[in-house]
Amino acid sequence: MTEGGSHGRPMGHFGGESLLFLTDEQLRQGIEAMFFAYRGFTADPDRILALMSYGRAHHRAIHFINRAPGTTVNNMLTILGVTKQSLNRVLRTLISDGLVESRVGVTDKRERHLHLTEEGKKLEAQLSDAQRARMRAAYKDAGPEAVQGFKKVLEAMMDADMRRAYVNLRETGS
Amino acid sequence: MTEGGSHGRPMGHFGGESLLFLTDEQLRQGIEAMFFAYRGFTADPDRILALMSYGRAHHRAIHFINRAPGTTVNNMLTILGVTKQSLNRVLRTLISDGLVESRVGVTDKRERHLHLTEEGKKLEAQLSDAQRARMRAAYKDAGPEAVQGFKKVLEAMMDADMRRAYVNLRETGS
DNA sequence: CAGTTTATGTCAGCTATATTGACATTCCAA
DNA sequence: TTGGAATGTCAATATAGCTGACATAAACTG
Repeated sequence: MTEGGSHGRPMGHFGGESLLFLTDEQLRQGIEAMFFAYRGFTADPDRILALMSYGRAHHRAIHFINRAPGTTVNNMLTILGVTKQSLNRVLRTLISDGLVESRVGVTDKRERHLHLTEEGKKLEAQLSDAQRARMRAAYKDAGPEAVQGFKKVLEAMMDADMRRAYVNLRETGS
Repeated sequence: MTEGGSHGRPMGHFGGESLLFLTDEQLRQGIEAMFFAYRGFTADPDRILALMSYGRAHHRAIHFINRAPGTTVNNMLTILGVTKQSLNRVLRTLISDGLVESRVGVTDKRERHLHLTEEGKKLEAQLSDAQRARMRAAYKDAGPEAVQGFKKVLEAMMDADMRRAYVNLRETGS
């Protein structure tokens, strides 16, 4: 199977500090860790969303609208990496349910600027409280140094344009 | 919005070692990192799978059958967390495409033991090579200490039963 | 042996999320 | 002013999940 469980042999020293554990087995563990952890990561919001027959797509939209109020549909498409048709269906339900408000652009009337309504903010808080609680617990369990490593690896794992979006959000909130 | 970008205030000292960065802003960054990184994580296999009109469900099945050859359908259901109807649809196509073999159990004839065929192993290798390459690059970028932290946080983020499945796979390969 | 439980598979129907294609509106620049 | 680019919407379709109901066969239990 290309691997076989363990080549067994660490890939050598660099600097002096520590080994690089790059056996196929180590890498596979990382892959499985991502898989199982992502399930946990989405589990709590999923439960809340199911109650109101929304899905993850709604959560993602709500999250990023909250994160960057006034963002345009096009912006969202870049960040979420879906087609505008997909996003539109989600936005339509959120708007008609009164969670999101779409304002026609002032300088450019083609654009729609998205905002959460009060009710939308309420749901956002509920969802992100749940997700933050798990993240907080995991951070606490793992310890502060682990958190630095966690973010470092995740950031290195992103596609270049997603990393740009991520860093940009982190810095400017848009 | 419950948060607001930054409460600004770290949540205090514990022990003496280091601070716990548990502002809502720090937690939100972790959440977004998971989101963007997971996209990268699945991007390469997704491209390969699309060529043969398979999806992630097929990838997951192939991964875990390779990981634990001879596993039963029930085992897979537990690990993958889907319904048997969902899994069955995937297995049916993989079997009829000649990538997976289903053998009736010896001691318990109700069970079906799943194995990859040679062709199945070939696809598995192709998929996991792509995924491992990204993981390897991310590990190398982030450095060995970061990798430890990465795994630690991910493990802490899993649901208890998924953590059991993860550790079990790691130790026994079943 | 009879009845129950377990493991698996299948059919039907529903939902969420994604896709492509067609189209409408608005803006901007030649 | 006209044509192309940007933005957003609507329609139809596909995939992959889900629940529920049911069938089969084997294993277990009394």
